[in-house]
Amino acid sequence: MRVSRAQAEANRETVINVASRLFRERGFDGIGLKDLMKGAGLTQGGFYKQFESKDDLAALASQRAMESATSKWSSAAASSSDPLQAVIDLYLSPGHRGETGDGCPLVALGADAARQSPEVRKPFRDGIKAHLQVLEEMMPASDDEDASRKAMAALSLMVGAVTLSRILTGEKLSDRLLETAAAEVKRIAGSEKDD
Amino acid sequence: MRVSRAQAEANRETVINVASRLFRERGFDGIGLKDLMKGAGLTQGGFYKQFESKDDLAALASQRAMESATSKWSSAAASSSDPLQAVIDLYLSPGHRGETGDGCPLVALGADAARQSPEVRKPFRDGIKAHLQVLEEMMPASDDEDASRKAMAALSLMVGAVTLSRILTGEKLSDRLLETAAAEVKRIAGSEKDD
DNA sequence: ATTATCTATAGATCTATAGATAATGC
DNA sequence: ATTATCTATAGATCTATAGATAATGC
Repeated sequence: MRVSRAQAEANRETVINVASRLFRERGFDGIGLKDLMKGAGLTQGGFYKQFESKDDLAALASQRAMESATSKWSSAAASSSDPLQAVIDLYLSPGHRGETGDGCPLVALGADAARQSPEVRKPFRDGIKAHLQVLEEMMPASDDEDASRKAMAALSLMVGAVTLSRILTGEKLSDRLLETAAAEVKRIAGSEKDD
Repeated sequence: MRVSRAQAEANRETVINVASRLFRERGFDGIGLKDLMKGAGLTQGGFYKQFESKDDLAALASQRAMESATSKWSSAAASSSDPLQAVIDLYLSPGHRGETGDGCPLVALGADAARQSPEVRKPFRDGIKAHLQVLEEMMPASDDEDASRKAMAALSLMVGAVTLSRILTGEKLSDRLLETAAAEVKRIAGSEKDD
């Protein structure tokens, strides 16, 4: 029954990865510890030797999900001559709308996150800041304040558009929201400062 | 124990109103039937004579919440000489960020809504369309297509900004997101068509 | 000897149902 | 007689804990 320390550590990582997917698919309250552990090929009883509580796992899984999301943006941007367009293509797409479990946690768990403990909210807060930094770097801007403004507007628009788009999945309006948001993010990027 | 039909109907309405608040505050999975009924001054046992299931109540409560939100926008717009500014002041404010239970259901339950049954999603879908119509009517635009585009961008931006702002409650960035979104919605309203 | 994971279970809570109660409404 | 609400409960599920098991690691 006992496994090596390396295997135990690998199991812990698997549980966090599985949780990061299943929480996004079903919400923090939508999946129990039994099914989370089962998803990692383990039983429920071992849970508390690896994690302090369900809340502890929620925090770790949220951190993993946010870091994965940030690095997706970074690598999409790094491998394109038009970084902003690459992020737009990735994020404001029917593909992203459909992949709840592997998509942006701010969309999959945005409303839930606001109701969670400080421990769970922290990775979301850090993740928002990381996303803003990535966006700032790809925004043509006259100064830091201008880049910051554009990044905040673009992130809000993108998160809101995919959230609404996901509620409307299957309707024509769902696609139109994504397309409109894509055009509007580009407009924001190119906009002049006016304050 | 039995009450008059009028009282029974009033009780039913109270349960729906209480649910529309408590679901927004805690999520659909975050509150049980016992506490929902208790919030209306009743016991759990009477629930199934009034509603088919928890999902049924979730659909009715979501509809009530969305209709209340739409009518708030309409009346704010109607009582101001600058309707768009009135809606912005109402929506992109620290007050709205703080009142989860009485605020916009798209923010309080946006991520949850996407995971619900078709019956629960319907009022959200209808509510999104109603919000877009209210916005379209207050957008200065060259034609219907232009007004539609502006409304979609503005709604996505507003929902996203308050969602992120709520996760960041207590931080300076939380206020800045709201302020930036307010400025950007006005920019969108005044933007020229370019397609 | 230590420990990662297992089976088993406690105690709370969840949705839903059954039948009792007491007031309404014909 | 009908029925709105009540108490009580079934059966499932939830988080968390206890102690057994068997393989690792000293």
